[in-house]
Amino acid sequence: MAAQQGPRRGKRSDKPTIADVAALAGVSVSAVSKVVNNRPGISPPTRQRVLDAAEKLRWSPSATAVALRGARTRAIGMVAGRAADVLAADPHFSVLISGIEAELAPADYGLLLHIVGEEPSAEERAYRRLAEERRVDGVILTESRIGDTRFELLRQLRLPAVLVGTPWRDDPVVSVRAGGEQDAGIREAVDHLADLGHRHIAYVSGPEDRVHTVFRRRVFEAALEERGLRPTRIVVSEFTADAAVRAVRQLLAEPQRRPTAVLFANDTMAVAGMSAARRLGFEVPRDLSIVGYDDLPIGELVYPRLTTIGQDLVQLGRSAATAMFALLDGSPESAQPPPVRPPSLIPRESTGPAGGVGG
Amino acid sequence: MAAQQGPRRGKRSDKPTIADVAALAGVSVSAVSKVVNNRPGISPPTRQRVLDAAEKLRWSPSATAVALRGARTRAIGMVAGRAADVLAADPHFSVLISGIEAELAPADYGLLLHIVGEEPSAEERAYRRLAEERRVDGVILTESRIGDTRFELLRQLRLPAVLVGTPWRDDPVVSVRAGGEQDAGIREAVDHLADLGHRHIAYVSGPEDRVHTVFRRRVFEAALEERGLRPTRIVVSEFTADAAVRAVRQLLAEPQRRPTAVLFANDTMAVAGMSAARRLGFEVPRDLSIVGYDDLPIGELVYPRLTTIGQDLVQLGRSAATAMFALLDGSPESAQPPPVRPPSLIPRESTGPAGGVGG
DNA sequence: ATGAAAGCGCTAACAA
DNA sequence: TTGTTAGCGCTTTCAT
Repeated sequence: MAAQQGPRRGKRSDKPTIADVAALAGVSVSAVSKVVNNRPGISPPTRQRVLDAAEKLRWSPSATAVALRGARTRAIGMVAGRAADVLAADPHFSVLISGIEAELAPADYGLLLHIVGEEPSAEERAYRRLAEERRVDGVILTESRIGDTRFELLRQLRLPAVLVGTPWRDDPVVSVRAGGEQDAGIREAVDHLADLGHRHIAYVSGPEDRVHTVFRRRVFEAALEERGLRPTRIVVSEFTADAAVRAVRQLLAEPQRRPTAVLFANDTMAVAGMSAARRLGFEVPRDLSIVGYDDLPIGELVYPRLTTIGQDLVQLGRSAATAMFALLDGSPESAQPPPVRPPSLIPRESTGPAGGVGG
Repeated sequence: MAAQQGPRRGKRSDKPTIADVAALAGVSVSAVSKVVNNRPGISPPTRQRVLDAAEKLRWSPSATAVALRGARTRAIGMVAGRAADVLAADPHFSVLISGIEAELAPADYGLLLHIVGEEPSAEERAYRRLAEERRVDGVILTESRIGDTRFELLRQLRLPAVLVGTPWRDDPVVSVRAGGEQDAGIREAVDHLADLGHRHIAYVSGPEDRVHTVFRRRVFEAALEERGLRPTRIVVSEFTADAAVRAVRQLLAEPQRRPTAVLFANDTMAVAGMSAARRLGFEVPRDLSIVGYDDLPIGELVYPRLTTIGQDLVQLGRSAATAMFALLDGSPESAQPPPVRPPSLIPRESTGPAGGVGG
């Protein structure tokens, strides 16, 4: 009742504010504030009246006002330093984001996405703005690079950061990654192939400026050597389908040193590689076995279904978000999250016994 | 100079504020504000001093403060009402987002993403919070539904909205869509198949609560009839790979009324359907021709490459962002953006002459 | 051309 | 237990 004379400037029916709620509930604004923030010192009846008033007015605290006041922004940032089309082609990001969102949404946090080009300067600018403009409480990063400068930048900017993946050297950053045997997946894949009789196994790696790229290649080499096999061909290229196609052409060109199995650095490349092989007249898995990495949905869509090394990207995303929350709560000790299930081989249809025409 | 006694509360080296810049430049805060907002009434020398000071302090206006003051949030919202994993499997969204970001980024706008579950209530809640908390200046929607309630909600919330796609009935909403012949793609596809001798063409549609789903099916039927063919089988299902597989099984089950070509409502289903057919022993395109819709990157990755109906999703995203800007600038007349190139057939390898074993 | 001051909606000291 | 009030960093009249 007793709506004050004219309801604030000009337009009526403007968004309600904390003052409106306070007025309707017949209490002070600080009482309302205490209620919505679960602060002590409010009697149950008062509390209820405030809640009712807020409900009736469909009011919830203005995120910007809260943020300005110094509290949380309730938003986490993510900067993708890749060309937009590359990103669209590789669902890796989407899956990760799904996981992150799964944690953010219930906490009523939003994900502020910035897709900037490949140039590092654009990336840096994006982080700077995120920090300077105080748009987010923290950022989640992926794909740490060798000699990564982002963490240093973020520390300067005092922007809490969580990395999905393995940090470079001892970059003092909170990171979430697969637990225990991070190399388990690749080892299993190599064992799987070796057990199937493959002796010529190739690995198509991605650009070696990434920490995980190098790590995976090394694990591959080590695993092969342990089985007494020599790493047959390592083709380093880019993370694109085209690169995968070129790599396969090259691998299959010379009959005498042709591999009977190929491991790819990710599923997109593996699928592209598989198609390329078939276009060249090789049957999969009869003439060539193919293994991917990531276990993206696409692997189950294609024919034959892609054998791949699965890492739980969704869970990785969730953990990253959880870690971020811990970090923001000022408990960096507990921020290092429990490890995620290690990557493991998911045998499907694209691998089979060695001994086709390519043998 | 003459930094005031202690530089504000506690910690020094806190983020600089407009006051710091003003002090360093030896002017008032309002002068600084005018400069950064390109307001008139500032002499060139003063202007320069302010710019220099801001530069030196690495200051840029706090987004939250600006937003609170009533100006722009510089963020656009997007709510995905789908299960996170579905979303990850269908890159449709990612591609669209690429396009949107391509426009937002240069304007220094961010994209605030919310992935909520399938339940409509969660979706509504997300929009409400976006509006009530004033987190974004507007939202971009996709996939208008028949009887869509979102636009009414958004109007209530006074949240500017732009739809990518065809609105339901005359939902008074700004929308971006393909120009001219929106049915061009499907007609071309039907012509293409008919010219190849196909007489039994099936269409695997998605859930018919979507506006575009129904539209596409109708165009398909009309196009077939114009060629004197009867729409052979319409299987309505969900937008998932599994559904596509089931549909294909069903279509290929009865030899006497088996189609020789199938059009799918999207590329993901088409790829899944193609695999299913091949698993059942049908060669593509020898025994069965397949056509997708969207022209997602996956279509070029698989073997055989997918013939599909391409719509420029990236451009659609860009246009949506552009339209949003116009809307926010208060020029709704100019908000309706120029139409995007109409969808058109992209013939690749998954279609061929009718007359395989299935004929 | 420039500056002082009043808020935007909220939280947290501090009073009562 | 409750209310008063001073800002958070910025924009914008309104004076000067």
